[in-house]
Parts: sequence; structure tokens; C-alpha cells
Amino acid sequence: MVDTRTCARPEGGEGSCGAIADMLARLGDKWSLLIVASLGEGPLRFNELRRHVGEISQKMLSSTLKVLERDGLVSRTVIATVPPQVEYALTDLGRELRVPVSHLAEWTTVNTPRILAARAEFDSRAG
Amino acid sequence: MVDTRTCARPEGGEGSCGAIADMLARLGDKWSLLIVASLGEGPLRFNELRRHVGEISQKMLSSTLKVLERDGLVSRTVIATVPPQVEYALTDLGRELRVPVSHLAEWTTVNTPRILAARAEFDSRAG
DNA sequence: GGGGGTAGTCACCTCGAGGTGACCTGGTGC
DNA sequence: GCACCAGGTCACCTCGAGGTGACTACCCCC
Repeated sequence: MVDTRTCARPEGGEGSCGAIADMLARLGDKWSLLIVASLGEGPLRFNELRRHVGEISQKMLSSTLKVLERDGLVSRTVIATVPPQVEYALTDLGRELRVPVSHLAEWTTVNTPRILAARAEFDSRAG
Repeated sequence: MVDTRTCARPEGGEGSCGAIADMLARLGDKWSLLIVASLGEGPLRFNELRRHVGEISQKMLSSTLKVLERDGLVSRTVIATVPPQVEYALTDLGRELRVPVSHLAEWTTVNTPRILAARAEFDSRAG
């Protein structure tokens, strides 16, 4: 198991922490996780995805998909019908990513009560 | 295993995805992961932590620590010496969090070459 | 011909994350 | 008295993420 301490000490390659934080930040942005989760159920077209995700603007869906596609997590396939359709799907890489993410999701789900309790206690102390 | 699809469909509790994305975003911010990794090696005082993390401003260290403390991931202990010292350490919750995070870190480390390759290919296509 | 669905792009705006530097309190050493 | 440490807070600034609405181009149905 890679220890997060490889992150803080330059000996482990100081870039690794940057890469990990970047990955977390990318998934932690407002829409990526929602999109990956939606595509996890199967391929979707642009407007299907838009309806599925909910209140996302065209611009944000378009730009978030572009980032995910660039990183090789999502594939974009133009289907030459009339009118042309565009299908988005998770790549193998995208599907594999869901495994560690689901661990973190599970941890979060299990521990949300503890976090909320800590927060409430902190706030009551701070006034 | 909690599937990320609980995220997208309201039936699973639509708040869960928000909580997961929040967690990812919190860890994905510029400093949290670095701080958690540093404290993973043992408790540190404010300025020790500051030197350890690198080029972080006092304000950002202070505010990031406050958020982590509020969420119960980090503890803050004032030691009544002269001058008073403040020691920061991971709580049990913070230590437990490192497990799923290290899975994601491992995935990221292993797959960074694939991501970089995808990015390079995407950029070359796009010009 | 007009309304609607397909998949977007472009220009503009807002708002908060993150950074900078000054300042504070209360020591200790010279 | 003066400088310097610890551990911060406060006021101010910048810059980019994310949002809004208009616009494109093409086709189908009524």
C-alpha cells in the first residue's frame, strides 16, 4: 500500500502528492463525481446526461466532460446518424477509478455522523 | 461496498453524493492532504508544520487546520509552557481516513502514466 | 414556416479560495 | 530598551471556477 507519507517527503517523489491532490481536487469539483457516477450506470448522450445529473449548465457539463475525456476517464463517441449523436461512456480507466473512490465513499458514508458530531461540538465551543 | 451510483440516484439519499464530493473537495484543496500526510508521521507544532509543509502562508495553515479540527480529523492541544505551545495531531478519525485515501493515492500513483498518456494523445489530436 | 430537440461555443459576471503583508500578545535574551 | 521567537488575526487583493444567457447549425414534426 502506498502510504500518504510518500506525499510529504521529497524522497518519495514530491510530485506524487501533487498528482494525488490533483486527482482528489478533480473528483471533488462540483460535477465530476456526479458525472462519473451517472456514466457508471451505462453510456449516456449529452442531454441525457444533463437531465440525469440535474441542474448543470451546458457549459459546465461540456467543460467537465472535456477534462474527464482528456484524462482518459471518459470516452466520447460521435454516432453518424441524422442528427449526429454523441455518446459518453466510462473508459476502462474510469471504471477502475470507481473502486478506490467507492472505498472513500463508503468511509464517508459511515463516518459522516462522526464528522457532523465533531462539527457541532466545535461550533458549540466556538459560540 | 457502497457504490458511487447511490450518489446519482435520489433513492439512495441524494445527500450522500454531496457529502462524498465535499469530502473529496476538502481533501483535494491545496493544503489539506499535505497537512494530513505530515501529521501522519506524528504530532507537530504550528511552525514545525509550516516548515514541514513548505510554502504555505500562516493564514492558509491556520484556516485549513481550523477546518480539519472542526471536522474532527485533527486535534489541537495547547501546552501550557512558557511560551505556550500548540500541538496538532491526527485524531482516530483522521488516522482512519488515511486508509481509503491511501487506496486512492495508490491508484493515482499506478495510473498516472496512463492519465498522462491520455492527456498527451488528447492534446495532440486537439492541436 | 414555426417550435423543438441535437450538441455545443462565446462573452460576460460573480464570488470565494488562496495569497500578501501588517499587526498583536506575551514571553526571553542582550 | 530592543530585537526576536511563538501562534496567530485582520484587511486587502487577485484570479479562476462556476453560472447565465445568447447564439450557431442542422433536422424533424405539425
